[in-house]
Amino acid sequence: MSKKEGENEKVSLESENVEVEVEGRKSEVSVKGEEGGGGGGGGVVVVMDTPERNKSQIATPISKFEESPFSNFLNNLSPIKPVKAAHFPQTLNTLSFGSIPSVFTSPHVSSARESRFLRRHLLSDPSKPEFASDNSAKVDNDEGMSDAVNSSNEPKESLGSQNSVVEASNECSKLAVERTLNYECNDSPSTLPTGSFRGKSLSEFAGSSVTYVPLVQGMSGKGLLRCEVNTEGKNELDPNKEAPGCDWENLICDATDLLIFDSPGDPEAFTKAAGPNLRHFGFASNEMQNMQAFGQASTSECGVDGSETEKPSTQPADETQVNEYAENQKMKPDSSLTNDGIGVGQSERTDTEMVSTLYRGMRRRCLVFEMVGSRRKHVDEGSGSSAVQDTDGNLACNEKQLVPYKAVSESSRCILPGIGLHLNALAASSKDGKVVKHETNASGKQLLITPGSAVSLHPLVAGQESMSKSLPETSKEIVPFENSVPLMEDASLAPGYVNNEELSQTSPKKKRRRLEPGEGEACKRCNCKKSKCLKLYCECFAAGVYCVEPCACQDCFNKPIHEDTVLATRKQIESRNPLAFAPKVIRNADTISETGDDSSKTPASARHKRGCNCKKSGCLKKYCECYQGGVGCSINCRCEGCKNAFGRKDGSVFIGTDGDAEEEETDAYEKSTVDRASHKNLLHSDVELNPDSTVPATPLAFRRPPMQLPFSLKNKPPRSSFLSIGSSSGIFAGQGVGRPDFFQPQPQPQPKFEKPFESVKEDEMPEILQQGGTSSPISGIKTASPNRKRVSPPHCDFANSPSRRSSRKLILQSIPSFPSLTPNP
DNA sequence: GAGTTTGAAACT
DNA sequence: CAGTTTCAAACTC
Repeated sequence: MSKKEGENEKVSLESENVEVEVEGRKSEVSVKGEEGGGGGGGGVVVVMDTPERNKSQIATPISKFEESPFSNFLNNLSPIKPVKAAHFPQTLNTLSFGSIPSVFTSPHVSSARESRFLRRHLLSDPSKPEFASDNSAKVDNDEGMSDAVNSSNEPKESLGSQNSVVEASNECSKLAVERTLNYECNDSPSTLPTGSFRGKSLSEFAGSSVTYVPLVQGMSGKGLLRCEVNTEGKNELDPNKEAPGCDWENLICDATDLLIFDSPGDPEAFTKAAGPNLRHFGFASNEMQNMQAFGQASTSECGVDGSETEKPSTQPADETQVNEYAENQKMKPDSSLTNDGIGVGQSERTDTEMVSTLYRGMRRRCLVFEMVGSRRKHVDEGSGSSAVQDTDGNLACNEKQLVPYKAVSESSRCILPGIGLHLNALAASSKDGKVVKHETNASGKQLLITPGSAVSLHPLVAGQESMSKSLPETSKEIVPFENSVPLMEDASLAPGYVNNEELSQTSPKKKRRRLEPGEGEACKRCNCKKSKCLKLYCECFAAGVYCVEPCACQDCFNKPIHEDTVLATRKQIESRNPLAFAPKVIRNADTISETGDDSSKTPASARHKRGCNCKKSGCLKKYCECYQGGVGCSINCRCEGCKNAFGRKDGSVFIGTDGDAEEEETDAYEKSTVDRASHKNLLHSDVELNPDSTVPATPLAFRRPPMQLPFSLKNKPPRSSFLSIGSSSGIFAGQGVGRPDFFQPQPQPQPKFEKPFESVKEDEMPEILQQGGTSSPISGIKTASPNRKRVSPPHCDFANSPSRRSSRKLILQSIPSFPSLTPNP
């Protein structure tokens, strides 16, 4: 487009638009399949259009958000209120946001808050990342600005810049909008900027020299844009802004939150300020609702800000770069669309840009994703930079810059996104600043390293990261994790979305190998051809894991690069069926654990949440989800001729654990029995672990606490499915997840994972179910809709839902996050 | 590896 | 809510 030619701002705007569009495409693709329709047009107008488009698209999601109890919850949480909304509405809101914006009066504050919410939502509720992104984006920008101010030098200026960005000139607003959009798409607007800033700052600080800047800019075109915006915006905006002071504070706070979530970005700042805290944040963010983390997060934000503040200096250069960046961005989308390997064709710039863009998207939501993505990019692209970075962590000059930035951003991202628990860990690692050195690794490694603070998390993170990092470099960090295989597994499980890719890619072999041994399933890969891996048809997607190399999928969008899309799609699906990503099988153990009584009851058998619908398979083949999950059929099942070895619908529940198996126990059953023993052990261990893990997990779960874990276990535990410990499932996840690996590896027969668990032993289905109802969210679900496939519990708020609490102690732990959230504000 | 079967997921 | 279509895994050859 005219991006380059236009003014820097314009250019930046356009570039942003482009990105946005791209993102929009992504999101659209995932969600609606629509496309942003290139932002083409030149100038601001075009930008405006794009935002609108986004709005329309986003709007619905937002509305959903608002509608969703969860969103309400979030809104309630945020202390700040739409004071400023009015402004935004005019500029941004009208354009970008339909419902939500309106809610938030004050652009800054609102944005900030929104961003929080959004992010949180994103984390927690992948659904509607777009909204969040818009708002968040704004916020992020603001935050980024504010942050920069706070942390570093020129709070005022930064503030002004922020304000300027938001309110300021149309351009600014547009930019903000775009940014937001971008963010939405990317999720980590702030991160990007931060990344860019970081790069700058880092380069500067490090003395890496200005030269890096360009690269950095290239890396984070947005960041550049932001810088520009900031500079300009500052002048204009400051005055314009409504109440910078008040807002600022709010914003700052928000920003901090945002930052945390969005862009942990500066490793340095982060590490400095939040360092450990960040981790928490990350978790919190991940959890979505862990407001607790927020407090800490604020600190991190400062750090971030500092990084951002630095940016301005570099801005000038950035502009030129920006233009390139815009171009690159354009390219990016395509590349991103094409998927991982995409970037390759382009020059380093593109790669870097790609990465930056990707990071943006990824950062906020899932650090892990970002990490992975970056790594992937690097690797995939094979571009010198990437390759170099990956291998050594050392980068070519350019690469270095990028890498560090990226790494930082990534690390930060990871943290923020919280979504990917891994990220959290990463964040911690970021503290070290090591991140800078190791891009991909750094993030991952660092995270791993951080152990201390995020210990609980570590496991989860570690797992993924370790995998990803497994890189030689990280060896130190990784090693430990690896050593603690279980942990890793857990880690993998934890995140709502695990980076299969990372694992597989980065150190795919290690984990996978481990996993694989257990099962092919564990690391399953999908073969999707038409679903783009954005539907539940896709096992990876259903498991909340990114598709990895092994996947034979086509047109896969279930990759970190398309994080936004993935999240958006997830949200949509969740909106339809809150339990869509929840574990399909409810474990007895879980229930049991909860009730406490249960323990005695124990092992109730696990049951399939919705029950199967088999007609021809007799529930004796993997076609049957119950059978596949190693659980007996239950009342919920509508199967015909049920012969489920694990328990018949009839009531023959197969009770039994061990021998029970009753009749049909097919080979699988036997296997399962064997597994059971192992599972039991595992379970127990898990249980123990869980508590600890749970905390971390929660964050992971953030999205859906629901539980993917369990599920993931089944389906893809191997991959590392996230354990999502999250929330309620956390426990499950913990158990299942952690174990999953074990299980998975185990004999095939076992149904994906659960069976082994003990469900078999304990299958006492009915009881279990009952208990389960109490215990696990799922149970609740079951109760809700016994037979129906989709039972949607009241809401997505699994975490909030009492069921969780009831479900498991662990869950409770995870839950806290939510509570905290409320209070936070 | 290709083709068929199966049932969940998605759509109407 | 029910019926149909789509989809990808599971299974078979």
